[in-house]
Amino acid sequence: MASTQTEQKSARSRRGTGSYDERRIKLAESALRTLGQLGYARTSLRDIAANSEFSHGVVHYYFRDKTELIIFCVKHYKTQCMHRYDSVVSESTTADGLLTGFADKLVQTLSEEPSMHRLWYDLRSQSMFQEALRVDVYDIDRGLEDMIWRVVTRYAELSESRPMIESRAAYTMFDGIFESALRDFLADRAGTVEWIRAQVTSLLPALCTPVDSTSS
Amino acid sequence: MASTQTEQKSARSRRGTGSYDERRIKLAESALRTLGQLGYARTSLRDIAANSEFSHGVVHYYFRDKTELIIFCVKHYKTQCMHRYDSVVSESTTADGLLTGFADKLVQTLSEEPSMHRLWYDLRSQSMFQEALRVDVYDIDRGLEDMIWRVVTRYAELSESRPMIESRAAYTMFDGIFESALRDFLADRAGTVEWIRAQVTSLLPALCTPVDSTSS
DNA sequence: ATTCATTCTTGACAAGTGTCAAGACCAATT
DNA sequence: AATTGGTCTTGACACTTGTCAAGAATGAAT
Repeated sequence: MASTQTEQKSARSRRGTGSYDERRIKLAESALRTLGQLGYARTSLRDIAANSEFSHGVVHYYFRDKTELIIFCVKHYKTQCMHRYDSVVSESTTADGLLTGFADKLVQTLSEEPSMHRLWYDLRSQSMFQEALRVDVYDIDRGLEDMIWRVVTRYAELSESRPMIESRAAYTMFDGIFESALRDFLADRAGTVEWIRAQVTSLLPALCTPVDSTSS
Repeated sequence: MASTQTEQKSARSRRGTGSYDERRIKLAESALRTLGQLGYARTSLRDIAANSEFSHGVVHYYFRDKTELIIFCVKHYKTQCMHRYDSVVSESTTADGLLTGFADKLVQTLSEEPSMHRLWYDLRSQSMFQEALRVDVYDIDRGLEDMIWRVVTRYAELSESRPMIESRAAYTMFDGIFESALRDFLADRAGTVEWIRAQVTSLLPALCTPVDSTSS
């Protein structure tokens, strides 16, 4: 039933602009903005609709229920966010360049989209209570871990060293720093940007140990 | 008005057992159990009352509103949890003893009270949206940071070394590892305990660098 | 035994929730 | 012009929520 629906509806677009899938995404992005401001628990379908161009009933036309909408939003966010550092990784030619580029991007991310990130942490916490969220949260978390690992391995490469720790541990460290800095940033505490920059700048080199050039 | 109330009511205890303050705590502990199972957002005052020996109306006798109850619960939890590692710190006589003692306690904490910890992370995430929670969450976070710092400095002392990083950074790292392990533990993923033990066992020594014995 | 303040229960209220059915709207097809 | 079927709005539903008022229950003080 769902597949038939999708096929038929995506064939034509009557109202507004764009196809069925495009409007699904439009609704999801509108929902993401609202979720980022109010948080997962305090956002109702009517809040979402009020901040969009639709009425509150339309949600059940595009999504089965609230949970499906949320999960769709999260997955959509994932695809946007997962490769944020790829350009930094590919364009850096020196270890120091990568280091400052990474730190800059982290700071930019922190200060430009804090609401999206607090929503992510909100959902990740909720996944500890709601089993329905666990799989998707886990997938995103692993995606972010891979993203960080690409940075770490590339830095090791450029600095002719080897990562001292495994992917998972490296991610939890940067993630912990970022989450802590995000709370400070949202609470308007001073020195947040300087702190996270200093932390990242010292952590990344510390995670890599020079390779023994005499061997092999 | 609140002070008068407290004075008078704590003077005598009619119903049940214990004073006014003791029953406040009893209600709060009951609330903590329920909150730990359902999460902050999905727990209603009726849920809390249902899992206690009281009726749902009694909450407004002991607390002004829901937020005051939550904050009281959190602070109560804080006092319980804040000095969990003190005995490990004071009783350890060698660096390795402290290391394994710390790791054991972390594992024990993780596996014995996972619900309390997911509640804490839940509230900390909520504090990014609700300003009313920020101060208390911040205080607890600093208390936990101090707790970790006591472990780190003591380890440095016993291993005749110096911490390489500052208190805040050390805390975010251990906290990140713990939170990640907690999600794995709650999702019944295998190897969680071994992972966190390995991480902690390697991280704590890595945070300390041998002191230069020739100087001073 | 009566009084009395404290403690607790009950029932109700208004507001807000997710969900859904009924139908209006509208563009393309006939 | 009439029909068709995807799109969207409206209004309602059953339910839950925090809050509070009214009063019952309780045990100490008189």
